[in-house]
Amino acid sequence: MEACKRRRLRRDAEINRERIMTAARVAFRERGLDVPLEEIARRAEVNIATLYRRFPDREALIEAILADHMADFVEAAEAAELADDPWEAFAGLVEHVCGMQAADQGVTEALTTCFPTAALEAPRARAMAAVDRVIERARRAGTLRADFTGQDLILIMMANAGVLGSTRCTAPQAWRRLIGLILDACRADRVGPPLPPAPSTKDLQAAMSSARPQR
Amino acid sequence: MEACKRRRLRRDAEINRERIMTAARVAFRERGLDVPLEEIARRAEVNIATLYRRFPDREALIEAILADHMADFVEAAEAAELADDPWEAFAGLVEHVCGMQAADQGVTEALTTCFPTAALEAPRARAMAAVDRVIERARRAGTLRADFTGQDLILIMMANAGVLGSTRCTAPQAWRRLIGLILDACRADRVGPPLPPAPSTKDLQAAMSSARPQR
DNA sequence: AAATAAGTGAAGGCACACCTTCGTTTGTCG
DNA sequence: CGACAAACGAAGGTGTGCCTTCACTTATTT
Repeated sequence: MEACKRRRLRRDAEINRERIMTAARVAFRERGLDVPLEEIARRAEVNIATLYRRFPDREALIEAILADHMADFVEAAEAAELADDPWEAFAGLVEHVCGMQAADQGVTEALTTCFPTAALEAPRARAMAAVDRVIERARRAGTLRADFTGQDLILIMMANAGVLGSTRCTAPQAWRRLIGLILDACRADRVGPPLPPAPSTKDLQAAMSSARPQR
Repeated sequence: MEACKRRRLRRDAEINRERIMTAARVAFRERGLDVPLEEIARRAEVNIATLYRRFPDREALIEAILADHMADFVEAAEAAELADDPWEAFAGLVEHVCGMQAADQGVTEALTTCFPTAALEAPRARAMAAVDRVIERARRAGTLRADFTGQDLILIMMANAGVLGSTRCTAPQAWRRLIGLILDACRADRVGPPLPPAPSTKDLQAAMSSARPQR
């Protein structure tokens, strides 16, 4: 019981923790993962030191907030496995994931960035495994082009991030146009000349692990 | 003669100006348009004050360096107008422009950003006018899908920027895969369900004019 | 060769973001 | 209720990038 009590935060601390989490969710959504921590503290109406005490560094806060979003990704990918039509499952998943990016700048960055923490990478791996199965099913059904791979979805997310980076505020539907075009190219019955090879998983992993892009 | 002499820089100043330009070209290519000016000065082996005297602010230096790249863009677009095959002209142009982005991080940003200076915007407008003609020709020839517009090329450049932002260093060929996929979707004989509408030119203009993305 | 206009770079001021320290306040438990 | 562990927040130190100032140097002109 004592150990249990000592594990719990004091009531005021718990309240502040919630305020910080809420503010961080909004700030990451609106400004991306690089938003100054002082801005989050300000939005939470909490002193910066309080934030640092609760979350020792940015990574810790990112991890706390993004865990939910990663869970959404897993859920979407595993739900797609259950959809009836293999093509609809695939196309719907692509649209859903890109929609998650459109709705949240932090998620946009998170989906194309690797983190040094298993709390985020384990769900990502689980989601990508489901994605691979969705892709495989649609390929076997003959509706998805045979040369499409899981890496291609990552490329699509990176491309979507690029469009959103420029258009999120001023043309918030523009990403749908790009994704519509890309999905059109994914249909097996529309395959033209052979594509350049997909990057290796290793290279893509490295791409996602290096310092956050552009930022 | 005096006026002319007074227009010219002193010899040492001219040399330093060249050093700065050369260093800036490399730095913008490798690190993007946001590279610290002090880093450019360091690379040029020149004091930061010397750089500031020659180029009063970052915009001035960007303008000086990017003018050449914008000229390349114009040249490529106008050359495409002369190519024999309308589809090859279009596809070749897309690949060329995206290749320019792949080769230079500063160009990647420049092609999806508006600048407040006519020295860069006039060539961009001229290039885009040629692009529109290339698109129109390929559409009329029946090889490019009828709903493709000039705005779509901008979306493609933004998408390419997103992929390059993550993969430039570790998977430098990845962009070819994305562009191959997208070009596949551009063929008229592969049109599937109707695309979501393209963003208006006005909205895209606004998107390109707002603060540089991510960065 | 002297005069002078132009150029140079060391040093510093400003703004911002990160993160820590430390004296004060406040829940919580006996 | 009183004591103490925990939490709070004001203030400050560090690092970095922007841009300017000013005392000194150097190319050019006559």
